[in-house]
Amino acid sequence: MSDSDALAEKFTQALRDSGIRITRQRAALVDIIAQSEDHPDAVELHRRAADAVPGISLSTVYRTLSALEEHGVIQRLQFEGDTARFEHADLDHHDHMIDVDSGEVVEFQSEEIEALQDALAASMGYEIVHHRMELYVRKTRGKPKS
Amino acid sequence: MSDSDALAEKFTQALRDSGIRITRQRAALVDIIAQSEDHPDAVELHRRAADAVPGISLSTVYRTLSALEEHGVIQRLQFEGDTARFEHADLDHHDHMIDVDSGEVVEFQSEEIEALQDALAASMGYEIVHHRMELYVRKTRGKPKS
DNA sequence: GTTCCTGCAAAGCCTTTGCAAGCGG
DNA sequence: CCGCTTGCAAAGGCTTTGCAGGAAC
Repeated sequence: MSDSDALAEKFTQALRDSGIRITRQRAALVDIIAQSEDHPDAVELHRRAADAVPGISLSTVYRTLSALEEHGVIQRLQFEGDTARFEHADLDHHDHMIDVDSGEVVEFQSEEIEALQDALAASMGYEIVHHRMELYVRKTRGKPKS
Repeated sequence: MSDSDALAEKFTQALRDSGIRITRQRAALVDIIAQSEDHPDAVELHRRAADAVPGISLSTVYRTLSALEEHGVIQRLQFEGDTARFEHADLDHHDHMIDVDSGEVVEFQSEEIEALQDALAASMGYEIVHHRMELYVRKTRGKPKS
């Protein structure tokens, strides 16, 4: 059993537990999302889902994505001038760097930054519900400082 | 001459210098944006502009906003599940906290965070072109740690 | 006078929704 | 079986665009 199978299983259980029906369409989408290592949009997910469930409609994809988001299975991403993209909600929070030349999306995390964000919000009388941080970047000419 | 007049003047000059025509519509929008302390969307700007230029069309507002953005006069903001909002591009960069209860938008800046972002990008072989950071927050129950 | 800009209306794009038939538990 | 889901088609909301008349320089 692969990691993504385990993940799909976990997601499915979470959905079942919250009382929503596991239809072929939803099962297929959960599988696809559990396997995805990229950040597909609704149309792309529809394309991928059509292999498992021929005839699946784009509306169903959208509706399922909303449901999955609501149940914490996926995260909706909204990069500049782009359609909504999705990624599964894995254990650890991360943010994104988008290569403005290639469109490539790289994930990163920084506990230091998160800590500063929390401190900053707290100093202004707020607590953070969630946040969004996107770095639009370009490859450096020279070699990366490794 | 108020600050916003000076700002409007500066913006207008920048536009003139880049060869675009200063029509009544554009002048009105530049003024309005220079005066704005909030983060209006296109419809709101249209509403405000209609006082100075009755009959101004929403298309013109959109077209002007695109032009202003292109010429660095304004910044386009895209908060979660909201239409595009705009603010004038003032001297210092800042980011936004959005109160999820009231919708209120608070600006903030943190050179510490920016420095960490730069360092992080650099360590991965990138340089930051621009970034976006939004903190979705809620007022703390107790008193803010001042 | 040119050329760019505007208003109008229509279209575009992504996403949501009403409805009747269909499937899941 | 009952009721949630689906597919289809249509609508929705925001934004962009084609076009012909009008304004800026």
